[in-house]
Amino acid sequence: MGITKTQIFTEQQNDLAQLFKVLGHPARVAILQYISNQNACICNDLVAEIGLAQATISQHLKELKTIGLLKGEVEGKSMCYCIDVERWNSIQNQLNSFFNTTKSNCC
Amino acid sequence: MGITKTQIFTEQQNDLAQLFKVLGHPARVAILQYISNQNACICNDLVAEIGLAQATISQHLKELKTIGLLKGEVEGKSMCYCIDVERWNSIQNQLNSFFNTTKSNCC
DNA sequence: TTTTATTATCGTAATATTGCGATATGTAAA
DNA sequence: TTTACATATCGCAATATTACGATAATAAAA
Repeated sequence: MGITKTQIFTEQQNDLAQLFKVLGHPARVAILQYISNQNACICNDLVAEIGLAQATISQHLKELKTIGLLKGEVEGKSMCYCIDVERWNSIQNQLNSFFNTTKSNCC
Repeated sequence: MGITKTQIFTEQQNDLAQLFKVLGHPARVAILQYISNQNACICNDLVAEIGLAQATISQHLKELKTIGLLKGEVEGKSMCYCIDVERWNSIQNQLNSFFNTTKSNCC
């Protein structure tokens, strides 16, 4: 085993978990924070800034792209990776909706 | 390799990623939602409700406990797992603070 | 066109996670 | 104390993730 049984959960649960999962790595948190501080980004900067190999950074960037958090544009020789602010806000709303709905006054 | 290099990130980044990570599994999302709907909980109910083995549910509950989201009390023969609302709110604030801080007006 | 610089992808090793059966532990009832 | 039930832990197999070197792909500059 070892495979997550996605088929027994709702699409909403799988989606939400996927968002959390992508954000659940310190390198990806750091990447988002760094891009945010720069108001723009080139991958090579990240390699210098964060202490991971270029291939690794590229892999993390790819995962952030899969949930639409980052969009990349070619800018000359390099890439300009940016936060998709609309998607960012939409994800924040989705998480808050989960937090607000799932709250109990318990035993 | 394969080990996350936590030592190259800040404590804040590691903490935040850890929270996201624990929430990043559909079973744990489902558990939280179910407990919330019941306003109380007994693990055995979860085994019936969610389609995972008792050992697996127990493991997921343990992870939710490690970040303080759940607290469990012995109740007769069984356990009463509940959401720690204070911790819940504190985590929600932490995540929102990340989302609000890390936002850019990009290229 | 060749060179140089930047990012993406491939392949692989190390480690982590998921899931479960078996079994241990704890608790209440008989 | 024995029995029955609920939950936790152990050990393992399957799969996923993380990280990186090597190399491919892309694009500007020489």
